Amino acid sequence: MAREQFQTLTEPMYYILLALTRECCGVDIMERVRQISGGRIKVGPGTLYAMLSKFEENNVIKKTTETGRRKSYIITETGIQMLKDEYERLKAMIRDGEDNIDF
Amino acid sequence: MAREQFQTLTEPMYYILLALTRECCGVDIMERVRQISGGRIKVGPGTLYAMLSKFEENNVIKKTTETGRRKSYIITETGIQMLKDEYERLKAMIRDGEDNIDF
DNA sequence: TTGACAATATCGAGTGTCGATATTATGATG
DNA sequence: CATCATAATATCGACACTCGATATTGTCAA
Repeated sequence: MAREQFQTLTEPMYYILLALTRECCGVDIMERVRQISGGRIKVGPGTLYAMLSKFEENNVIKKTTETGRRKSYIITETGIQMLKDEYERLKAMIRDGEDNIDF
Repeated sequence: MAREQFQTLTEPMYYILLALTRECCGVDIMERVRQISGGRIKVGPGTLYAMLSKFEENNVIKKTTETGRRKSYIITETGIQMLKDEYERLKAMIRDGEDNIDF
């Protein structure tokens, strides 16, 4: 399991996982997503915390430390594989686009 | 209007629009999406017809002919612009990925 | 004129998104 | 130590998309 769900990542999911290639807590992730995307993407708390739960359940990320209320996470091997798959999917979409329209 | 919605296209939306760079009716679109994606993507009728309505409402596509029950559509300039925007978004996601992980 | 088929349309359940708001733990201050 | 501001996480309801199963409807052949 864990790979049945999330066959295709949404944009917020993709950036959350990208942020978690370094250990981060929730608010750090929001900040890092903004940085990584050059300000293009902003993930709201509703999306973020819902996804953190779901990702942890599915071993896509794992909790590292929990000091007080602050919980930090990092991506797992499974999560990295998901990012790679997503990267390939994006490439495929671009290729299929280029084959059918002049961009 | 018409450009407030659909800032980011989903994978099915993207392929439906790509298919409609040629005049097509609904079932033709399903077939063409399969071809264009090399068999990777299959859009179901629920998704397809819901989207055709929404796209037509928003002038992203327009009806060309209606012979009997069969309705054909083609993408509009607005739709082409949306595809271009989506193409840029995909490129940005790929770039942001490459900057943060070794694919 | 009826029946098979082709094409479109609808439905309900599931999932993700979002901002607004609520909750809770911590540390500083008096 | 009490309490209060703040930081961080959690929850909520409304909305949008996806999907397959099923229903509807128009056309043509016999």
